[in-house]
Amino acid sequence: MDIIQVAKRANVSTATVSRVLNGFPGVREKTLQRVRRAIAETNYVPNPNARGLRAGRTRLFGLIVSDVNNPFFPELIDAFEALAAAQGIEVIFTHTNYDPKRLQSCIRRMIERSVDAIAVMTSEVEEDALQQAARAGIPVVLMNQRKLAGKYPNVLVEYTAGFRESLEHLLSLGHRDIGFIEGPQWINSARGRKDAFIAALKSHGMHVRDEWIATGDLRVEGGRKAMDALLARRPRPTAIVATNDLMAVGALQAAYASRVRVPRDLSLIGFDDLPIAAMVHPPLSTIRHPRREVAARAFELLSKTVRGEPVAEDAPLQPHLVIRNSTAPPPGVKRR
Amino acid sequence: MDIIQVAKRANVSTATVSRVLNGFPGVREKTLQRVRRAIAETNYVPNPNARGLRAGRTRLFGLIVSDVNNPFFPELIDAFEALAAAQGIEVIFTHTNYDPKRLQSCIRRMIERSVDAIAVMTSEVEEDALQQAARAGIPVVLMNQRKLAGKYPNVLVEYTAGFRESLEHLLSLGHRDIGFIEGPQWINSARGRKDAFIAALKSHGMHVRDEWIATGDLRVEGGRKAMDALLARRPRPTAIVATNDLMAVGALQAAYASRVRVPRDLSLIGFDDLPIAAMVHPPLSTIRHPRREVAARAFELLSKTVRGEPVAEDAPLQPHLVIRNSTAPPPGVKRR
DNA sequence: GGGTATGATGTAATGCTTTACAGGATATGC
DNA sequence: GCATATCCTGTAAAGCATTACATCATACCC
Repeated sequence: MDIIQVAKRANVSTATVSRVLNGFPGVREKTLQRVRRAIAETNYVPNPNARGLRAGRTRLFGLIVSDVNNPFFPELIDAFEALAAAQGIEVIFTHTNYDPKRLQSCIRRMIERSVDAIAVMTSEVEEDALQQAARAGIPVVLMNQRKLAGKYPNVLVEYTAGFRESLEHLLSLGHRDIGFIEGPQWINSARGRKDAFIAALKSHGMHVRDEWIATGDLRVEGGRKAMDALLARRPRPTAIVATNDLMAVGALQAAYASRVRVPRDLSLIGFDDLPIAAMVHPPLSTIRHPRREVAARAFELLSKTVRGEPVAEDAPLQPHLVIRNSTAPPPGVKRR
Repeated sequence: MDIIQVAKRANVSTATVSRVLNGFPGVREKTLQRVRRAIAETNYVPNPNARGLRAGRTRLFGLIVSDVNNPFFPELIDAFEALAAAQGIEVIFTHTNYDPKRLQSCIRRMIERSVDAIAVMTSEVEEDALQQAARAGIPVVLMNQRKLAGKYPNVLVEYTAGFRESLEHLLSLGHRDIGFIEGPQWINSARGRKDAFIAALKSHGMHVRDEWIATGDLRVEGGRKAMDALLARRPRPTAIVATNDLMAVGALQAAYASRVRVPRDLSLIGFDDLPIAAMVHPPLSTIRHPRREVAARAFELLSKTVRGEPVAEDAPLQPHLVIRNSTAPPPGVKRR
């Protein structure tokens, strides 16, 4: 009975109040003022349930990530949420804990809440789960799922650009012997990053030395072990690029434990620019993953789709190198 | 028109379907089965908007934290969310960015969404904002707001216990000269932690040496500066306890930069047990803040209140020391 | 077997907003 | 000044589940 009170106070019908509320055109200026004042005076707030019930739209977006505890995601969540808040949209979010199967239930929960749109910002997705959303007519956007690029809108990040920058940085310092810590190759993003690194090498006429590639589990511990493996190789690379910052941090620890000084004895570059990259010692040079921009694009895209506006395919986002203190000329080469 | 379809299929009225859905007693076993099957066969899911509209309850909880980007919070969010999910409750969450004034609008947004309950897990709160919720009849729970302990339910953490443990640990290693990195004293939690540290000292008959206390901003940078200040003091403490892990990490860096080796030359203990504490070198001994338990208690309390069950005041939670590698006997004292 | 207590189910009102459609007022054209 | 187009506003249905109350069936008692 509440829009009714406002209507009475403004001496109009509920329809007119609703029109004002939703910014529909065709309300006389004078009436508009009156209604606005009545709304303000009564502190009236439309009931979202009634709104959702009638209009089908809930002004609720879903956000699915892999893992809140992974320091990669908070910024993305933050950015997404801030944009939503600015438009009076609320976000409910869940995480799959890296299990693509859990995506199914995450999406079901969101459909049950009748969200208007879903951003699936996980590293892995299963198409089945997405089809649920498609059937329910809920727009979806993915992050870097090239496999599904044609079928679902996708925010792409071009890893190659970042690796090229870091490679050029290392080359300019004088490095020629560059190792790589890869992630498990059955993981989408890990494979993509390795491919990008190799492509960057090749574009500089360099080739891959298999013995300078070690595998880690994308976590700190994996980086540590991979680094131990690489440090045992002879000859040894003078610089190492890691698939992500967590492994780079692990690598740093392993180096420290082996009394290999970074950057004096060995240069190290991460990927992602997690907050931790700036906190370790030495602060880690790393490739910044543009996750705030990813969130912004994802939100923008969903937002437009919901409003029925056409969406254009955007050019992939470019990550960039952030130079800190973990890189220096190789041993024996003077700083220029 | 959807509960109607189910009702038709099961040859009952919508009222009966609703009863089954909500687990009300007084439905004959046979009917129950029939309705259940009809629900399953039609893949029926009640419309949450209609439910919320009619019943007032939305099965939506609000969670307000200070800052998603602060690594303290993800675990808390995670735990809260998991419990909610298990009960078919969705969580919308916002953050104040440490600005108590933003709490007002955060709570307003949640009221507008007619959440059933709100967990305010920020380090600072303004009572005005809470009153909004009270007026709207929405239960609220706070974290460690002793000022408001009588007025609003509160999940308390007893800092003293943690500091006592770390002090005893340091004493047993042979330390007698213990410094402290405090946070800004106008911040609730920082003041609470300092008071607790001092209380722990006193309970061991020790007193506070003001020149061994330095102030930081609770962030890494602040810890670095505070450590620089402490390292300049003569005599110098042989062990330092920091108000939080971020500052402890900064302190570690400052020590490293000054060629003071941790733990050989100086022992260091943090507070919170952020993920980063285990990642730095050396891994940081720290007092684990029981944030998963905080989330669980907060959820439990809200959940009970919503169901109308009486809630008992719980005993404060106790943080405990996690010993890693940043503590050792002071220089000149043999390890026992 | 008649009457009442108990249990199971149905009927219909209710919650609040949006929106298709209708209707009244005003402006425009001749 | 009359007809018509345009603009503004109102009426009422629809959206879906919950729930107070009514009704019907069954069980129980004497």
